[in-house]
Amino acid sequence: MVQQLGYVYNDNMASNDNIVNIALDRPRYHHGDLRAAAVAAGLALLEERSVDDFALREVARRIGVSATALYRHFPDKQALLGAIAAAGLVTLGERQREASEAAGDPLHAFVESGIAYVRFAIDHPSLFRLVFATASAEPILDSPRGTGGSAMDQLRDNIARFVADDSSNEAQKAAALGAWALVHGLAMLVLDGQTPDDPELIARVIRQMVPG
Amino acid sequence: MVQQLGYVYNDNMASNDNIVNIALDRPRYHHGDLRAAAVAAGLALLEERSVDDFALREVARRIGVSATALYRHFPDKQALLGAIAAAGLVTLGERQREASEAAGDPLHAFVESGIAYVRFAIDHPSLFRLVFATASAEPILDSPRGTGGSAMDQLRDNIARFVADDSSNEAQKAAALGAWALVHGLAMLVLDGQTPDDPELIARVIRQMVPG
DNA sequence: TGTACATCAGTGAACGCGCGTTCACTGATGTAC
DNA sequence: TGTACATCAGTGAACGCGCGTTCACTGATGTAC
Repeated sequence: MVQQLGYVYNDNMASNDNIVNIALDRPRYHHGDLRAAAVAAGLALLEERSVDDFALREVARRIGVSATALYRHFPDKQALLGAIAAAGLVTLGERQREASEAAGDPLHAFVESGIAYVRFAIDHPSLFRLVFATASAEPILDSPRGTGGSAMDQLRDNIARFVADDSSNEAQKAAALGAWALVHGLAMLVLDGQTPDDPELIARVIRQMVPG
Repeated sequence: MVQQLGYVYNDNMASNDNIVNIALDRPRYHHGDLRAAAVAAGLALLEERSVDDFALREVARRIGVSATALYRHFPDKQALLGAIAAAGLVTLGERQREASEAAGDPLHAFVESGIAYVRFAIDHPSLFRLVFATASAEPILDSPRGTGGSAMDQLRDNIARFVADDSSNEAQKAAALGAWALVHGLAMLVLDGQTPDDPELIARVIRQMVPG
C-alpha cells in the first residue's frame, strides 16, 4: 500500500504487467492522479474479467477509494471504459509497431504486425473486445492519420508499402480493409473458441493472404 | 392475440419475418409449444435489442405467459439463449446455401455465400453476436459434418470446390479458416461501426481474396 | 362410459443481487492580501 | 509569514433498478380400471 497525502492507494495495479504502465503518467501517485490509477486498475481488472462483469465499484475498491470518488474524474462508467479502451488501442498500436520494426522487409513486417494484432487479442481478450465495442465517433480506418503510433496508422503504413503503387485508391482501401478484417476475424474466432489458439495455424492463415 | 386451449399467446412473434419461422414447428400453437414460441419471441426480441439487454422476463411477457412458465422448458436463461443461438446458426446456413445455389460456378458461389454471411450479420446483429458468443462445446469448424445445411458445412463445401485438389490438408484448412476469418472480421467491423455498411466495398473485399 | 388419481404446465408473490448513480457533507489544499 | 476563504477531491449512506430465479400452489389433461 502506498500512503500519500492522506489518501491510501492500493498499489497492486502497478505490479501487473506492462499493459498497465501505459496508462500511468509519472510521477505515478501524485495528488489528482486518481484518473490514471483508475484506468490502470481498470486495465488490470479486464485481465481477469469480461467486459460484462466490469464494475466501476470494483475499480474503486482496487485503488482504495470510494466508488463516488471516480465521479470526480469520469462523468459515468461509460467514460471510464472509454478511457480504458483508448489506452488499449494505444497499446495495440505499439505491439504492431514493435512487430513491424523487428521484421525486415515490408512484406514480413506486414505479416508480423498482423500476427501481433491477433496475439494482442488473445493475450487481452476483454480489453480487445472493449476497444472495438466502444464505438468510436468515427470509424477507426477512416479517422485522420494520428501520430503514426496508432494501430490503424500501422496498418495503413504497412499496406501502403506493399500494395502496388499503381493500384487505385479503391483497390488500396479494399486491400487494407481485407487485411484488417482477416486478422480481426481470426482474433474474434479464437476469442470465441471457434478455432484453436494455434500460433502455427494463425501465422499460416495470415501468410497465405499476402502475394508471393 | 390467439386464444387456445385456455392459454393466451401473443402472436406478434410470428409476424416479424422469416427468421422467426425457423423456430416454429407446425402446428404452431399446440399445447406444449411454449418452447418454440419462446424461441421465436426471443429471436424477435433480438431484432430490437442487444444481447446484453435480452431479458427472459420480456420473452415471457411477449408470449403472454408468466416468466416462471419458461422454467418448465428451459433450465435457465442461458439454455433459452442457447436454443435461440442454435436457430440462428441454422438460418445463417440457409442464407449461405441460398446464395451459393443462386450463383453459377463454384468461385462465384463461394463469394456470394461470403457476402451472405456478412449480410446476415448486418441484418441480425444481436443474433449474429449471440451465435458466436454462445461458445459451442466444440469449435464449429472442427465439428463433425452435419446434415450439410449448417453454415460451416456450406463453408467447407465451397472451399473444397475451388481449392486445388493437390493442396495439402493443412493448406485447405488454412484456406477455409482464412475465408471464414475474412467474412467474420468484416461482419464484426461493420457491426462495431468501424467500417461502413457499404455493399460494394464488402463485395470487393471478398472478391479480391479469391484467386483469379 | 365414468370415476379416481397422478402428472405436469402453468400461476403470482417474493427474494436477493450488486450494480450505477445521487446526495449532502467534510476537510485538506492553494491563493489573495 | 499569517490569516481568511474559495475550491474541490474525497466520504458514506441511500436509492432504485429490473433482473433471474425459487417457492408453494392450482387446475386442466390424460390414463388405468
